[in-house]
Amino acid sequence: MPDTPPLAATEASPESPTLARRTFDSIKADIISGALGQGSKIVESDLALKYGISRGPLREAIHQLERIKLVVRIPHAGSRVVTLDTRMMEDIYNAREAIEGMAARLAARLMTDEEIASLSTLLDQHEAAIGKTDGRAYFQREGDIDFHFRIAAASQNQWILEKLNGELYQLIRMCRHQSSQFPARAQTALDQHRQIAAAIGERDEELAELLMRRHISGAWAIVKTILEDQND
Amino acid sequence: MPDTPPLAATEASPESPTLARRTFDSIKADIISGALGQGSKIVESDLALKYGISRGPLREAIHQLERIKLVVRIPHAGSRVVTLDTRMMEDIYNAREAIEGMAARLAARLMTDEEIASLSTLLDQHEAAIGKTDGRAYFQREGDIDFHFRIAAASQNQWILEKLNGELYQLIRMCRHQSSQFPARAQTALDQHRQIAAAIGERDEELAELLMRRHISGAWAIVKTILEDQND
DNA sequence: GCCAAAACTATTGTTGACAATTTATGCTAA
DNA sequence: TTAGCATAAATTGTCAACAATAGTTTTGGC
Repeated sequence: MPDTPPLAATEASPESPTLARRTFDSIKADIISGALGQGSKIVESDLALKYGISRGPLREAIHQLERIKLVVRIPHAGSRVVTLDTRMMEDIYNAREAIEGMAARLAARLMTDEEIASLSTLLDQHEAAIGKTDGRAYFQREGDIDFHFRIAAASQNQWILEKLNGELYQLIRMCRHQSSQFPARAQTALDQHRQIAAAIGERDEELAELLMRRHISGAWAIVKTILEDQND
Repeated sequence: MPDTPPLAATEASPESPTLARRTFDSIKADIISGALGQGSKIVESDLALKYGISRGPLREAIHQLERIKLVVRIPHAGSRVVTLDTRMMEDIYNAREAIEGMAARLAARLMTDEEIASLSTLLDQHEAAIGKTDGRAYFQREGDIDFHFRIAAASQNQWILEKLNGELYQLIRMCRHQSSQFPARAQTALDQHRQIAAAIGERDEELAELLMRRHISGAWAIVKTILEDQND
C-alpha cells in the first residue's frame, strides 16, 4: 500500500497526560470494535478493576463516553453501551447531511489551492487502493472518512469539525464495524467524492453543498436497507 | 401577560436527583447571566466551598459545562469561562443555520396539524406581547427561542434537538445577555417566523428549510455588526 | 541590575472509604 | 400460585485525604 495517509480521526496521542483520558480512549476502542457489545451494562467497579485504576478517573471516562453518545447513563441506575437502532442512525445521518453540507460550502469558500490539490492527490490514492484490494478493505472505509474529515477541517468551523470527528464519525464507524457486511460501494463513492472536489475547485459553494448532501443521503439509503434487513 | 408559555430550554427540574446536576444548573445560570464573567478562572476548591459541596460532584459539573462549551478546560492547568469572540459565534451561527434548516425541513414533514395550529397560536401571543411591551422585553427573546425550540422538537431528531437546546441556544443566550444592546428586531423576526410556519403548514419542506436558513443568516448579520462595534 | 535555576505554593489528578439509592430476593398473605 | 411488601445485596453518588503537576517567587550568579 503506497504512502498510507495518516488516519484522520484517531486524535489521541499515544500517552495522554491524564488517566481518565487514556481509559476513555481504551473503552472507546472496545466499544467501536464491538469488544463491548451494544447494550452491555457498564459497572464502574468492574471496569476500574479491569483497567487497574480507581473509580474516579473511570467515572470521568464514562462521562466523556456519554458525551460522545457511545454510552447512555441513567442517574443512580448505571450506564450501558448505546444500542444503535435504525431510528438513531437516521437522526445521525440527517444531522450529518446538514452539517457536512455546510462544511462543503465553507470548504469551497476557504480551501487554499494547495489544499485542493492535496485533496485531489488523496482521491488518486483511493483510486489506486480500489484497484488493488478490490474495494472492500478496511483501508477503504477509513479512506472514506479521511475524505470527509478533510472537508470538515477545511471548513475552519471548530464546532462542526468537533461534532463530526468527535461524535458522528465514531458512531458511523461503530455501525460499520458491527453491521454484517457493507456492500462494495467504493467506485460510486469515489466518483461522488471527485464531483464534490471538483465543485470545491470551482469555488461553487452551492453545488458543493448540494453534492455533499446528495452523497450522504444516498449513503443513508443504503445503510438503512442493511439495518432493516438485519433486524427481522 | 396572557398565558405565558413554558420556557422551552429550562429543562432542569427544581431539584435534580444528583448534586452534580444541581450545581451544574447553578453555575450554568451564573455564566449565562454574566455573574461569572467571560474568561474567569474557575478554581475547583473555591467553587466547592461556595456551593457547600465536595470537589467530586463539582468536578463533574465542570465537565458537563465543558461539554456544553460554556467552559474550556486544559489538563492540569484548570478551567475558565468561555470567551465569546466573533469567530466562535460565526461558527455557532453557521452550524445553527445548517441544523435548524434541516429541523425545519423535518418539521414540515412530520408536524401534526394540531402542532401547527399550536405554533400559530404561539405566534399570536408573540404579536400581542410586542404590541404591549414595545418589543425589547426579556420575554421577547425567550419567545424567539421558544419558537425555534418548537421547530427543533417537531423535527423528532434527538441529536439535533439536543445540540440546539443543550449547546447552541445556551451560547446564544449568553451572547445576548452580555452584549450591550440588541436592536428591537421583534416585528421583522415575527414576520419571518410567520412565513416559516406558513411553509410548514403547506408541507413545503424545501421552502421551510430555505426560509429558516435565511432567517438565521440574517440574524447573524446583525449580531456580527454588534459584536464588531463592541470590540474596537 | 538582570537572567536562570531551584524551591515553594497553589491547583488539579487520583485514591479508597462512606452514604444514598436502586434492583434483586425472599417471605407473607390473599 | 401470585401479588405485594419488607429486607438484603449490588451499584452509584459523595466525601476527605494524598500525590502529581503547573505557575510563582526567591535566590544565586554573572
